[in-house]
Amino acid sequence: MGRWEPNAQGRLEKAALELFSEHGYEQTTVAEIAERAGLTERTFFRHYADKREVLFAGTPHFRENFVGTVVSAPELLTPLQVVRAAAEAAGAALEEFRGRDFARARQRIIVANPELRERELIKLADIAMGMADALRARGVDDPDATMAAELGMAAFRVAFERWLTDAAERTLSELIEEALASVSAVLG
Amino acid sequence: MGRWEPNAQGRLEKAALELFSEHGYEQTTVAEIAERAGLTERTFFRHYADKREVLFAGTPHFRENFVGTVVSAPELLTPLQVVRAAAEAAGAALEEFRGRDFARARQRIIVANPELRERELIKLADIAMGMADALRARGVDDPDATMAAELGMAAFRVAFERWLTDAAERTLSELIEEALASVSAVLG
DNA sequence: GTCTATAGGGCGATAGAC
DNA sequence: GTCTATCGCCCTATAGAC
Repeated sequence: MGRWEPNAQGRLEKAALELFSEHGYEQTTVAEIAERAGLTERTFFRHYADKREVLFAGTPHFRENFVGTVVSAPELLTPLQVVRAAAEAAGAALEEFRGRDFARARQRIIVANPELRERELIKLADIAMGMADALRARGVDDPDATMAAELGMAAFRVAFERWLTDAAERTLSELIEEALASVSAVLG
Repeated sequence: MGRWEPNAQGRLEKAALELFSEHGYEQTTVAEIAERAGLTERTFFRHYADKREVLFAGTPHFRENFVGTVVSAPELLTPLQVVRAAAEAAGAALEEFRGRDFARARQRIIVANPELRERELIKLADIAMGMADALRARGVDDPDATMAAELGMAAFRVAFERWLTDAAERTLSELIEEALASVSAVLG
């Protein structure tokens, strides 16, 4: 065994999730998180740019599922088919990697705090921009590329919220289909 | 003349816009803004909940144009027609009330700073939620209500960005039409 | 790892308007 | 007298600098 306990990040993230759930995000100090993880405040900030980021460690992986699917999608797919596939890939990875209980606990914390909602929104907006970039690289011009990417992200968000709150055990994939079908309905 | 110069908010907002443009958002302290406005740091925080909010004083008015249009739209309009009218109303008010030069200066500051982008995103997201609420009050069920509202807001954002950057002097209304037409195209 | 500046909240004092 | 805008001072946590 080394000089330090292993998996400092994992411990910090677990401690943060617990403390935020127990006492709320604002009521929890970085010092308390670090203490529960057996580390110092300074170490926390070496792993995360700011206090909020401890709840977004999974974002790069999530983003890669989204954007990577667009980048490597078969050429013959339409922009809509591509963003649907991307949302479903990201959703499927989320379902199996973390699961609904973790997602629920995390989301409860985020929706309760505007600072965290802001961070969540910018992460999702940046993923949508990444998808739009990838669509343009496929030859889709703007505004189509941006609107298709925004459409896919909006459908994901609607589906994700339903996935967390609905009693019925529908999959994220089904809920994404539903949200996209809704757009066709709205457009008449 | 009273004890204080009038229009403290206006002075703070003007000073902030100038200083942010001159030295950047992060490089400017609240104390500097207050000083240029002839006030103290403490007074700044009485008017704005945090440093970022000084750039978002116009948001309630902007929001009212958006959501109010949905609330008072003729019953016979479809959800898509309603959100288009809302985006156009908000755009028209923005065009004449503040103008493109102000919008450009403000947007330059915002896009240069992630904290400010986050704040912008949550403001727009909350307006979209307000539109969705208003659509549900008209009898539009979810997920249609949410997706229609998100569609309208996405179209507004795309149009707004083009309005600021394009050389051609197209109106926001025209650009919103274009963005929404693009969705129809993407859906095939 | 220590040191420090800034954001931002709490609370009370002050100076006007009414 | 009340109400409201401003200021002053003290405080803590975040987050960046050294």
